[in-house]
Amino acid sequence: MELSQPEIIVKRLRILYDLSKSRDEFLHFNNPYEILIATILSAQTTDKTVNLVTKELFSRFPSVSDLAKAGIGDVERIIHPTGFFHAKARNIIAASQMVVKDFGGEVPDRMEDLVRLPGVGRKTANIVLNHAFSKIEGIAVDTHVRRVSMRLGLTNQSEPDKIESDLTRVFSPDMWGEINGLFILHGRRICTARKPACMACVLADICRFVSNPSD
DNA sequence: ATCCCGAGGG
DNA sequence: CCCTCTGGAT
Repeated sequence: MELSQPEIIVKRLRILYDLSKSRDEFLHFNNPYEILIATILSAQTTDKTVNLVTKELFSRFPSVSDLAKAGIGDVERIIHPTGFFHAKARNIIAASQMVVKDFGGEVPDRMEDLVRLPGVGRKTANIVLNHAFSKIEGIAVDTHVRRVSMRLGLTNQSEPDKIESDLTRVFSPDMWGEINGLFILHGRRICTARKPACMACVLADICRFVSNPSD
């Protein structure tokens, strides 16, 4: 039977990248509280740094109610290596307080509630939904997903929200959960912003960027 | 120098 | 659309 272009893309990237190994750095955070906080901290830093600081953070503040009562200075010192520590410390404490007050101490499992938490945007909310609740409600669009999608011609938009709606139209819902991880890995290893390795790319034959490098 | 599995604000 | 927030890795 004939595969559609999006199916071909997913199929080939799946063979190339083992998501069960590389995607779930947050798999060892087993409750929604830890997943939420670790995901907020992961903005603009590496998972190694997040793993380093969360070790101390979660042993000092084991539950969301502990973090809700934490002092800003203690939290800032612990998470300092992740960068943006002032905003992140403020956000994770305020988010914890909001979870305690507005959600009875349970991290919410709906997109519209999650994005109201300070420090939580669509991207973070999507990851929390995925990892903490196994709910797929869309495709998290970051700079990698955006660049790869545009080069492949899966969207002509540049705003993340519009790209997401294009992608959710193009890919069937059972593929949504893996698009983010697959495209991020591909975007970092092959389809890089500068000097993409098109000659080593398994999608080169169906990618319009190869013949029209314009981005 | 440049980039990171962003969010919030103007 | 733009800018700012920040440290660490390469």
